[in-house]
Amino acid sequence: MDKTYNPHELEQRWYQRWEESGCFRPTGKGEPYCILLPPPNVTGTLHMGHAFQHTLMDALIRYQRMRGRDTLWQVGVDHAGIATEMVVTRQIEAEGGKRDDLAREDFINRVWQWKQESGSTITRQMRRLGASADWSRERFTMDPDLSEAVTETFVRLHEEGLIYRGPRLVNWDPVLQTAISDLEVVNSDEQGKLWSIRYPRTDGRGDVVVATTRPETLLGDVCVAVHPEDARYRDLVGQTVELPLTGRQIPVVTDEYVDPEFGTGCVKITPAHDFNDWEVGARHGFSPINIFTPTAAINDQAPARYRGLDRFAARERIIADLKLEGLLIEEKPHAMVVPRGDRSGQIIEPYLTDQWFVKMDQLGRLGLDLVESGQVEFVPGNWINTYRHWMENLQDWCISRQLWWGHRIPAWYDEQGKIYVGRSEKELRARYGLSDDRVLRQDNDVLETWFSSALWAHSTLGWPDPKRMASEGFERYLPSSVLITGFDIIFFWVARMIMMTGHFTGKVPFEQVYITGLIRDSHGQKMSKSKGNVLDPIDLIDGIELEQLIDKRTSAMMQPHLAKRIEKTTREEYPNGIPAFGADALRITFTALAGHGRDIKFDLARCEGYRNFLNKLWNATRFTLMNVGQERLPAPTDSQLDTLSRWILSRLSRTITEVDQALADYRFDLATRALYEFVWNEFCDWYLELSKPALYEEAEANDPATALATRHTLARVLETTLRLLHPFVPFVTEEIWQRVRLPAGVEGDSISQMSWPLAQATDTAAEADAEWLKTVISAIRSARTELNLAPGKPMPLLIQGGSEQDHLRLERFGDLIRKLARLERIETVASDFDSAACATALAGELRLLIPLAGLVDVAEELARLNKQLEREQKGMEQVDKKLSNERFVANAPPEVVDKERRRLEEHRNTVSELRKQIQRLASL
RNA sequence: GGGCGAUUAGCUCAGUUGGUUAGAGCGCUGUCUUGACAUGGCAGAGGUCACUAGUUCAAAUCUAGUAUCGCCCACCA
Repeated sequence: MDKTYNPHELEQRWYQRWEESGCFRPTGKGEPYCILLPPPNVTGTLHMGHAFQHTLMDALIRYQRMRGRDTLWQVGVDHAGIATEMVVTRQIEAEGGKRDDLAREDFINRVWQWKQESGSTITRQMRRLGASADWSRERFTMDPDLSEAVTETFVRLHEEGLIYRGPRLVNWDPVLQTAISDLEVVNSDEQGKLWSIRYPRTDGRGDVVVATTRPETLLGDVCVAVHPEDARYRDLVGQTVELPLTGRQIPVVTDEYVDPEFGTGCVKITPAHDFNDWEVGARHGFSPINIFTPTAAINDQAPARYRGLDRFAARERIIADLKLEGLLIEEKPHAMVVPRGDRSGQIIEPYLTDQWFVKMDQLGRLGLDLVESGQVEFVPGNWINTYRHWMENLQDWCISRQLWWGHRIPAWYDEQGKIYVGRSEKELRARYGLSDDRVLRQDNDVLETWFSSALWAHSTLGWPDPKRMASEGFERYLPSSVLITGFDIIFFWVARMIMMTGHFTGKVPFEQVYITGLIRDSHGQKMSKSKGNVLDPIDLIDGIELEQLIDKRTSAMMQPHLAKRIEKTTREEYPNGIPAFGADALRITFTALAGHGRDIKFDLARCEGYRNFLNKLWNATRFTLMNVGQERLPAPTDSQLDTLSRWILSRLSRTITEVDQALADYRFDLATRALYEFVWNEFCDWYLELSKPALYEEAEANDPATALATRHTLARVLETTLRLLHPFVPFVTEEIWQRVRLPAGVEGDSISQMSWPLAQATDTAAEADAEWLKTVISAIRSARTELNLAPGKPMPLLIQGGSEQDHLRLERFGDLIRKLARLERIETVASDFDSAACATALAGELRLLIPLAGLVDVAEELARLNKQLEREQKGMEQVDKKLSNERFVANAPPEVVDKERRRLEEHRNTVSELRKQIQRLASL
């Protein structure tokens, strides 16, 4: 084995072998365990959030597979309507073409072609990370069978009256020219302006003043509203005012919606371009006046002077005209909320169009019930509040998009505009008796992407086709066990899956939802291209040179002027680029950081620390192999095991229990920590060191049984530990395990197919012995360092006092203490021995004396002892205070009081010992 | 405006139902190339647990309030 752990080569080697062996497929035996991958966008590349979530999913899948569960990790990719259409459109434009020059069918062919070439980036990257998914069952949301599920869903919902089409005000993206759902609108706080405009009264008795942030919409005003109780405007109600620039007269109405405190208390009402105004207009029976074209230019409803101007130009001209007519009273800065499309970043217009909607009242109630009743459980539990709040305030879901790429809506129109919905044109002609000479035209729109991903849980298991459902294991794998995802798609996806799977199958899609935090940079900033702080998980695995990293971060920027600053900070933060940590180090860093309910600041130093940990494991293996050889060792019986071996096996068992518990609670951080501490602080720091003396030649000659037991235990503990670590760091554990399995006496082809270790009974006697030994050795080492005694210099140790058990232990472990604390010899001295010329360390009642023989100055030793004394006294006082409180003694449980009493006793002893020694020393 | 969360060592975080002297990693200090590992060993320094009041024999932990910082949701022109 190499002296240093080198992830690159070994990681390349193992994935392919695993995948080819088919060991990631469900076995069909044992209790099913299933995880659904939230299908990433086909346009996507693996980002830190994916890598994090995939690591958690893979750790669970591998863990449960080892425990004998029948695991299915259902993976797949989403067709991502808008995102994909944008990518391919950009590609066409880069070639000098235009999307609109292509026929719909040709464009769709281009998309499929693009998918063929570039659509598998992310699944390739998942393999690099070690994701043990069943790729033979990988699905794409536009696959024929999933598309069939989509059509079936649409048709059935329509038949049930849960889907309808109608003219409604929707969120319209004038650049992409499609409707989007409420969820796809992000409200951004921006600095705008508020204009006050005068509307003259037609009766000539002055005018009213309205305030608006969108003066161009005035062209579509239908009335002015005031609050019914507003005394100022009582004489105005029922009158009309003149709408500037239009020559129209509009009435004044009263409506509760108006806040008399805001502005002048008069509101212009534009039902076609504002969601509130729509409601107000409807209450008062006004028809909305739409003034925009689909690209948000002024249409023919407006006076000729403004027609054809886009929304921003129209605003400027209207302001100018109002000024000219003396109707503009005031213009002032105004903080406002601007709706923008989450994909395009463009300002969204409320716009009146015909769209398809899913009714949400019934489905929403179902979705809420399934969670409230505990059939779906959120982890951490408080996410239920977020979910509940949203489910209780659901709006109907706008599912149609004016795009080409996606599932085309299964609705056809005849020449009269009558709508027919059906699974296909053929089915529908048969059903409605429409002869072939009747012309039917299919709806041009497609369904939004989330409509198909909402079906992911059951459509990937063959629904609605009974034959496929049987062969794919619909009954067996639904509901899935746990969904691991970020809070950002609780509404987009989690809620909709619960509703759809619940409605169509009567089952829940998953039993638990584990909501992860967001991966941020080491300063807590969200990672984003414009901030230039994005880390690519693949770069952490493979490493990247500084110049390449800068290039990556500053190329293809939306705002090129930021490039310079990004380059500067990148140079400062990564002067040597990023080293190759390997997939395993990245994975275990993620699991170590995965606490509950908190965002994660990703710090490269952590990743480096875990890379070092794997190096430690690697070298512990080298040590083990050097000492146990390559041959299968005979297993000692329990009675042949030495104390230290029993100790480390006991600690190992405790570690197994801890990891099991942590994973049951989704505490990946605690599981990782338990393993880290066991491997480093117990196995490497102590067991390996303590095993060395037993393996020395002369020791082996004296005590061959212990040497053999030690060898076997080394191999056994290491092999078991590798299995415990495997779900977290699959590659390196496989590599090492292949070398360790033989001496450990284990049969199997791959660690990924081995069973999960079971915790054995613990051995508290052995644990107590080992703790005693560690305390004694540490006390001697500490004294030696504090006295500046050369670590290599052999010195004698004198033992004074101590219990019978101390002396029994000294007898048993004397050699070990001598070797590990680098002592020349250990000698017991009588209780009246004058220890004045010695440094003292205490281990319980046992006094450990190091003869100074003029080596150290007395003042230094005095200072050291005084420091200890101070610490002890402080502790003693605290305990004493507690115990002298009558109410504590009376009220606290007896075992707690006893414990405190014992502590007090110990403190007293130590304090008196220290005092004595200080006195002796001072008298010198 | 409503909701959720955070505040513990220089930095990043643990701290399970209240009960040893509040822990770890990174960083820092000293020291050691001892036959697994310098991506290391050994030893150490470092904290009024944001603040205030309360409950309790006992509070980092429970309650109320205050402050600061995040995030989500919401129709104020």
